[in-house]
Amino acid sequence: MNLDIDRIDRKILRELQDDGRIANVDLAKRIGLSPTACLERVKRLTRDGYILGYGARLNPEKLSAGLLVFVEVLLDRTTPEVFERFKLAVTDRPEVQECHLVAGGFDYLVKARVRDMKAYRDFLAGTLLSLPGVRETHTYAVMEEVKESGTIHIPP
Amino acid sequence: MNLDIDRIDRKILRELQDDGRIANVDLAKRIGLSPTACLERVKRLTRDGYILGYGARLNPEKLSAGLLVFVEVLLDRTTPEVFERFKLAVTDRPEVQECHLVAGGFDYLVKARVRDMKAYRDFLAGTLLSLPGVRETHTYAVMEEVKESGTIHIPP
DNA sequence: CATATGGCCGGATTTTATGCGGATTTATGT
DNA sequence: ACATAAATCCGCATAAAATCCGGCCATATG
Repeated sequence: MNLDIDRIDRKILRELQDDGRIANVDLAKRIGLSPTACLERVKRLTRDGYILGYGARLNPEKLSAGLLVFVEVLLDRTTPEVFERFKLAVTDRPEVQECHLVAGGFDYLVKARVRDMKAYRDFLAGTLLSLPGVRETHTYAVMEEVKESGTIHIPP
Repeated sequence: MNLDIDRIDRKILRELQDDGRIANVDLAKRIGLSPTACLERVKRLTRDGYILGYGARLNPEKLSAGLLVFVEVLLDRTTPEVFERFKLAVTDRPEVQECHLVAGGFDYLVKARVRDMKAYRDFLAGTLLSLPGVRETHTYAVMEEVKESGTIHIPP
């Protein structure tokens, strides 16, 4: 499956996932290659879709997004339009970080970051509950973020 | 609250969150500042803890992590050691991307990426269920990732 | 009013990215 | 096995970017 990339490629991906702004010279030094060869590999990994992009990791606490909540949403299984409508609404709400269609007891699992409980109430009432077809929601406020790596494990 | 950063700082943060590898020269051009002044601000934002780091966004599908699952975990409320043990175990399992202590019907919400259902069964039985004090788990496999931005909204 | 402070700019210097040619290895087909 | 093609590597040269430094201007401060 992913055997078109070798041990060196995986090392590059691990390094870049950990520090996306590392200079190519330093990256090359770490993995034991010349800068040219290293850059060549990074370009190939990008072209082949292994690397999707780069981003800064920001501090939610300092940016008025200190409250993390998960919301389970159950829809009325009436029309596909209800699902479509929900997806669209959730997509352009900036406080929604993730939204997944899941198999199991409910339909959608939403992960959102808001300023505080008041902001969450506004989000719940103003966005989620005002959508047509939303039958039921369960909210889980996060008390402690035990782990938030977001990294994908790359076997050696 | 966060009014020690101005409109320009927020613009910088937005840009860097979207493209963490943008050259400082280009970033400066976008926000309408000289490269020197721009770099100064980025350094300050980093020093003051707004920017925590940088990372490459990798493609899970191509890296043997195509199955995303959420697991609700309910613990026996016996000892703090049980909680501590659970946190430690979850922290060093590489397939676990996130783990949150939540308020509500269960204790921990775990987000993990694994190769496939077989890998998930191994993870569930070999890691989660073999921990002491785990009373109950509910698994939700993700069928469709509607949104996975991971970005924090920064108001203008 | 004089001075200090902070933020910005432009130019000089160091560091990095990138393009190119050639050598070596690996894969492929006969 | 052999020849050819493709991939990968390196070192060097050049273009581009990061970083340092001095000076300018605005705002605050005594």
